Amino acid sequence: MENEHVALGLEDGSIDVERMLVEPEDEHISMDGVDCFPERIPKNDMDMEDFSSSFGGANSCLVQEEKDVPRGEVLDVIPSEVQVGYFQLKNEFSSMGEEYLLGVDFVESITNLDYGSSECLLTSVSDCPILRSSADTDAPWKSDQFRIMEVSECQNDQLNICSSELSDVPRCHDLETLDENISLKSPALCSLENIGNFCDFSSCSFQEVLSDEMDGRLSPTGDMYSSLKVEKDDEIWPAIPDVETNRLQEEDVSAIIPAQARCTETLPAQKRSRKPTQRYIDELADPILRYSKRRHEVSSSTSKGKCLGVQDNKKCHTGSKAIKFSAEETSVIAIQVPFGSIVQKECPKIPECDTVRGSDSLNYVAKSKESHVTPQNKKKLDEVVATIHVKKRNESVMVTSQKKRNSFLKESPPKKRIGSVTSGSQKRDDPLTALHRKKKDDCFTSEIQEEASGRRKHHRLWTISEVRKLIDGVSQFGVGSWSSIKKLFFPTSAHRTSVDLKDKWRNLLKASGIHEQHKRQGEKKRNMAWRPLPKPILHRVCELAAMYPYPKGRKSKILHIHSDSPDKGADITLSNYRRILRSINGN
DNA sequence: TTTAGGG
DNA sequence: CCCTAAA
Repeated sequence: MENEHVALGLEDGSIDVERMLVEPEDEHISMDGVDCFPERIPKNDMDMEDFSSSFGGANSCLVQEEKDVPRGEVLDVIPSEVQVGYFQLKNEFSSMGEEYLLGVDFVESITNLDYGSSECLLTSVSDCPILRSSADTDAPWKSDQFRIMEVSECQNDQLNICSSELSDVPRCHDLETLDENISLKSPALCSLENIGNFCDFSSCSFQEVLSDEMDGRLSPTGDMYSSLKVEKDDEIWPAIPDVETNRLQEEDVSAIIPAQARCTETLPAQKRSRKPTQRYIDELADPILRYSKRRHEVSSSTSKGKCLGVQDNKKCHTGSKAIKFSAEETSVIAIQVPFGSIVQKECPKIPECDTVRGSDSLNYVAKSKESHVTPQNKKKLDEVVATIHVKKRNESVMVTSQKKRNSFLKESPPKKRIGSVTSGSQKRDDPLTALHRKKKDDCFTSEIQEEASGRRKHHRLWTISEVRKLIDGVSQFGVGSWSSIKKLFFPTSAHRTSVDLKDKWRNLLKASGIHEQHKRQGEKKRNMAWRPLPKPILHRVCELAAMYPYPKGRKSKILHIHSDSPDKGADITLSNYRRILRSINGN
């Protein structure tokens, strides 16, 4: 179990890196990684295969193809490829070593934090005899890695030279260059980097690292209670690759210290390339880690402690949200799809995850197109995720249900009303529009601005002018032709869809008391009391309602008007009567 | 895609 | 205002 997780994390990390190197232009690296994630066999030697293939300049396809190749064959293949492409791959080697080790780093951090097998992993990673002595008991894959590394080392001394040459300043330069390239070519990596807010590695001394490792060994069960430790672990992992690289030369504890020292030199590049991945891996493989990290973030940012309850959830959520927004919103676009999906995947287990995920998802959503979240989705999400009670629509966006997240991942849900309405309303501007605009158009600009923000449509009070326009539209087109009314009378209102018109008309009918009229006159008037609608409008509604019985039987006869008019005959003004006639004639 | 209707 | 079924 432990090894499986380890292998998964390692595998995924190495795959991403590998693909990135081979296909720098591919911006969907992480996505691919996630997609193939279940299909991949969590085999430990696969990492070496990837490494070897990349090392030899092989195509990334080899990762898939060589999946089942026996380890021995792989080992045989490695040296030849290495020798063939040695001169060309000098830089690649350093980079690949670097990137390849990222997977190891992931393993290290993950296991160290979660599964208590950190000793083994650390040993494999840092190759520290002291640590390894306590960890050699298990983790067969680890030994495999060692074997492979040794083979490559023995069969190609040039590698040692290369690594040693690169280990210092030149190497640092190479790494930085590589990092630059990666950053430029694959935004995904950048996003990964920026997603996680990591501590400054430069502030981490080797002593701290060692002490941390010791701590990890002392508490093998993984310290999920100490968020501080998590931070420290983050600091540790950048140093690993150097150790690994240098391990080729000497397997001695003394070698580690210089390696660590050099680590500080290569710090900038390493920090950039790794931190994101760390976060990514954390999200991917370790709910617990995220949990602890989150707690740390929340506590540190809000200084408010823990949020256990649902209601508290919201508070903390907002608190962390504010912080994270400022911190992360400036960052590069994240690898949105995998990140979101991964995050959500883990949530059911840990209630507090929701808080965490909420803030993250918020950023995620904010950065991504708004179209990703449709009203329908939002609502469903609210329903499905019972643990989170977020009333505000905007916030509910952040919560993605488990049901939906898969589809959320693959497709950008169709935007329904907002999009169509926006396009439809903004394009037309006919005489009628001008006429009505001249009439009394209020808060149009503000409305449009709000719409442009892409925020969810909130409840928007109907203004009197809007109601009048609606009535005019109904009088002209009759009841039911909401789309026509919308086009002609609300062309500039991005909100107020045809459905809205229909709903409003329905409400107007209720307000006008058309149906209650024959029931009880007193009730109608009582309702009228709290209705802000002007009397004339209500009258017009009544008239139109009489003219066009609500949904069905539209265009009822004039006879009805006359029959109904006696009831309120006194209220019908001449203009109204003319208007009614006009509408009738129009139809 | 629009409309009717329930929530 | 949202959602969905039906046309």
